[in-house]
Amino acid sequence: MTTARRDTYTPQTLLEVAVRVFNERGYDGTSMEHLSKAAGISKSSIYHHVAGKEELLRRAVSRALDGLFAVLTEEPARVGRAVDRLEYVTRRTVEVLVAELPYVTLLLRVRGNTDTERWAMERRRDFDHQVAALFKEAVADGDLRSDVELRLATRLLFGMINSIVEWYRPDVRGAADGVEIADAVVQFAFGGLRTNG
Amino acid sequence: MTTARRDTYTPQTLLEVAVRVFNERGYDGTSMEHLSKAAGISKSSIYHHVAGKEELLRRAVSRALDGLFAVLTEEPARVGRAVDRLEYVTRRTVEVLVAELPYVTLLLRVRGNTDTERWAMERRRDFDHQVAALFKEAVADGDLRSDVELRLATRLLFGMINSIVEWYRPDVRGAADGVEIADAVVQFAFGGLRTNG
DNA sequence: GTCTATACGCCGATAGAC
DNA sequence: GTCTATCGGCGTATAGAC
Repeated sequence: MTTARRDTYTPQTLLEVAVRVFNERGYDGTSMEHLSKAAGISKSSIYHHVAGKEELLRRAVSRALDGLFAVLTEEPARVGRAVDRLEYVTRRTVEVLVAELPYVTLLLRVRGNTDTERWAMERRRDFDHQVAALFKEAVADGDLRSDVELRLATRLLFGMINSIVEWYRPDVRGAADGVEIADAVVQFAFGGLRTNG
Repeated sequence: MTTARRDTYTPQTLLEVAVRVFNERGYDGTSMEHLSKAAGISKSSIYHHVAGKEELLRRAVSRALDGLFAVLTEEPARVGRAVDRLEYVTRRTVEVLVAELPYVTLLLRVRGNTDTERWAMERRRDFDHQVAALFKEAVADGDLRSDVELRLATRLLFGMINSIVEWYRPDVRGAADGVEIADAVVQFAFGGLRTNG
């Protein structure tokens, strides 16, 4: 758990340590003492950099949300056939998730016990709704099967994407990178598992 | 948060209350005081029924694990073509997840901070490995596409299934039941989202 | 920017009365 | 089977020296 400490910390470098511990132990399961040990400085020194534990959470989930929302503003997410835009957003969401793994992991695990957590959940729901709208358009275009109920399919797609944080570990030798994972997700989600379509 | 209290509690009826609160607040975010308020009895009365907070967790995740492992012993999970067995296990896993929703939800969220949590994670991994073996067989039979890497596809399938606990609420009017959700999962996973196979 | 020392409350758990 | 009262510890956070 203890880490070789740095000469000095900044809010950002401290955040990296904190997010790692939050993800290992859960936010509620992490005490300032845990963070102190992991950073190699005393509890009170942490308060020199941030106002408290909840500010670390807020900084972390903000970073995750900024990354996700940025995808929706990218050009291929805004123009073209809905099914293609959906496929693009699916792919890029996976890539952002992998690139910002610890931050997105934390975002996906907040339970709503504090104001910060409730705010994060609300922004996340907003993101989901925007992608769900895209999904609906693609079904209306006749490009996605309509025998699976719309909301259900949207949720299963997100469930598949979000579950990546539960097992993806970039440090494992030979691990796939974000683009490879994104390819697999798109093939699975849009093409299905079975051979011969 | 407070509930109309019962005349007397048993470990099982107390467990129902506790699991609900654990899922709302997270296990680490739930204090004995929270449980006491939710059950409508004092903290010390809880200790009359169970040894402590961790026993409640152990009882809950045990129930979830028993339900999941039972699927693997059912006849259609043991005989026949691997792809059909996999589809059956997929369907039944979803049904068990929905039938035992609060218990499975809790199981899927444990982080490994206590002995009980680590034990639960180990048994869950064992279940996953048994399904992964089935997946491998089906690919070897040529019934599942092999361009998506085996472990990756297994994880995405589980991710999709397990994500159901994040949104499924049986109390919502007109909500799908376990069989309908299972149908959708099987169609999505094996057939994909896109039209024309 | 970091430390030691400490405030003060909530934590899980227990004692013992009814 | 439930209660009130309480224990010892750990929680977040602060004061003030270096």
